Parts: sequence; structure tokens; C-alpha cells
Amino acid sequence: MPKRTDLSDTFCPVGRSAELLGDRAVLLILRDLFFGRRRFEAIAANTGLGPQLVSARLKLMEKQGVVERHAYQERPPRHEYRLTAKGKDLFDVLYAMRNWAERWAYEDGEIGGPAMRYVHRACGTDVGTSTVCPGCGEPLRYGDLKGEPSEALRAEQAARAG
Amino acid sequence: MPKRTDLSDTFCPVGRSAELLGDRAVLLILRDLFFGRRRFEAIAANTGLGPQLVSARLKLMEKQGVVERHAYQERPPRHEYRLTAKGKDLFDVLYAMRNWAERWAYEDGEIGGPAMRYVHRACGTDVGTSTVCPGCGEPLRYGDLKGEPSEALRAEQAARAG
DNA sequence: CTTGTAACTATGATTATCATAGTTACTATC
DNA sequence: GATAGTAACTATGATAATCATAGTTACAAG
Repeated sequence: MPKRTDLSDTFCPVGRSAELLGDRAVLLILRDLFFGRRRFEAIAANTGLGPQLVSARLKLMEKQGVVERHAYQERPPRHEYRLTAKGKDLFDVLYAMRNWAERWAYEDGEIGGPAMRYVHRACGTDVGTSTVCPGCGEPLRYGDLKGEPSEALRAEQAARAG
Repeated sequence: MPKRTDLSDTFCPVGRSAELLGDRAVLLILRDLFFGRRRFEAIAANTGLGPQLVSARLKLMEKQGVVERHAYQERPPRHEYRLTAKGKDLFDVLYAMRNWAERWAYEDGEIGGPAMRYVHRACGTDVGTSTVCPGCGEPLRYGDLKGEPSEALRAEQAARAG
């Protein structure tokens, strides 16, 4: 593409978010980070993105302050990527995307239930696709939920990791 | 780009959303639609996107069922684009993006307050960057909020429209 | 009959993306 | 100590998406 118009200086908050989030690769990498995948190769394998793209996006995300690169061993040098507080705060966006897809992006009976089930840790309620726990009424935040992938999703991820 | 891997058949809900939402142009067009901009030229002008991009994305969004093209007059033929129920249900995603940006994407004192203030219509409370009304505790949905752009944002939009 | 407007489509240059292969810096095994 | 293996990348070339600019269609108004 030609240099697309830079949105990082617009006063519109959606525009500023779109500068980072309006990118498939960034969203997929964020998803994996939220799922606890922290290593470069694991992210590349699960997302299906090429290593240069993963590399470029992780650098961008590091520059934006949503991830930080952390050496977890010295010899040989190995790194992992962790979400910062700014990164973890993107949970609402990813969770809203998940909720929308669960409601609209599957054919009836395609899986026979949600692709991913989430349970509120605090009270044990299945939260469905709510932003507020239907059991106890608490707003849902990062770390509050325990996810259980459907059989279909689990099989797909296993195939990619192989 | 070469044909990027299609995510519409993945079982991961974030992946399916990312197929549509992982695109700057789509996000900007959605933002404008949520703000009530329904005409092609108005969207193109405000987003700063070229007409071919706006055209291509609106066609895609129509195909995905998030907008519908509606003739508002016959002679001369004029159309507008409206969010469908599936499209309106993306409100949570856009609102989460806005909240994140308000918290993280501005320098201290860059505007001197939020770029966009939202008030809960039902109770009149300024919702800040919450997903649940801090006044009455209700979850916030599409149509529940009344937005007031900051002076900076209003000036920027006026400049683009001119 | 020229100007204006809405809603686009066409063209060409630029640049991001993907697939594939290669690199670096080690450890482990034979 | 030479070969194989692994993590985390970088390099290269083909392809395709994007932007800027200009042009088109269908009509109304002056």
C-alpha cells in the first residue's frame, strides 16, 4: 500500500485505536497473548502468520507499549512477549469481538454451542456473551474469566500446533 | 498483499471477527455509521479514505450483513448506508476501542479531558470509560448514550467536512 | 447548456504481505 | 567434535491491496 493516512494524531479515540487494532495480524497476536501464548514460534504457528509479519507487529506493539519483550533465559537467548497493563486493558475489545462473533458469525448448529465457553471465576456462572456477569452482576474484566474451548476449536488449534 | 489466509472458517471467534474488523477502513466506516453519517460522500470525506476503498468496504460490509444499502430518493438515485442489527451489535467493540483510547492513547493534558464525553440517557450520568453506567449500574448498549465531542474533535471534523 | 452534486469506477504508482529460504546462537546427542 | 535440533528471527522476490488523481453516470438547477 502507499503510505496510508496516519491516524495516531486524530482526536477521535476510535481512530487512534484503529491505528493499532485495524490490522488482522495485531488482533490475532493479541488473541494469542491473551490465551497465554508468549513465544514467537508458538504465536507464528497458531496464527498462521509468517515470521516477518509476527516480528514486525510485535515490534510495533512493543513501541506502542502494549507488549514487552522479556528474556526468560540467557543461554541460549530466549525471549517471550508479555502484555503490559496497556495491553491487558485491550481485553474489553477482544472480548467484545468474541461476543459479537459468537452471536453472529456461526451458522446455526455449526458447532452446537459456543466456540468458547467462559465461566466467571468468582461465582462460577457461564457468562454467555454478556459484558456483565449474568449471575452476580459484576462487570467482567481481564482475569475474571476461565475459558473452555469447544471440541472443534481445540482440534483446530492442535492441528496448527502440530 | 498476496491472498492472506482466510479466517472466516476458523472456529476461533476472535479470528472470525478479525476477518471483518482487522481493517482500518472498516473500523472508520463503522465509526461514522454509528455517528449517523450515512451517505457515501460524507463517509469518504470524514474518514479521509478514497472512494474506491469506501466503495469496496461498504460492499464487503453489505455482503457480511452489517450494513444495508437503502435508496432514500429515486430521481436522481441517491443511497445511504444503514447499520443492520448485526452491525449495530458491533457497538460494544467500537465502544471498547474508544474507552481504551481515552485511557491510553492521549498524552497527559493533550485535550484536557476526554476526546468524547458520553452521558447515559436514562439517568444523565457521565459514564466515563465504563462498560456499565457508574450511576445506575445498567450495562451500556447502542442507543443508550449521548455523545458530546470535545472542542478539539469538533474542530477536526469540521475541517475535514469543509 | 453550463454548472453542480451524489455516488461511484478506472488507472497507475507505491508499498505491505506472503511464501520460502537462510541466519544466528546455542544445546543435545551420537 | 560433527551432526541434528530448536528458538527467534532476517532476507528475497512475487503478488496484491492502497492511495491519489481523474473520469463517469444520472440527474437538477439556473
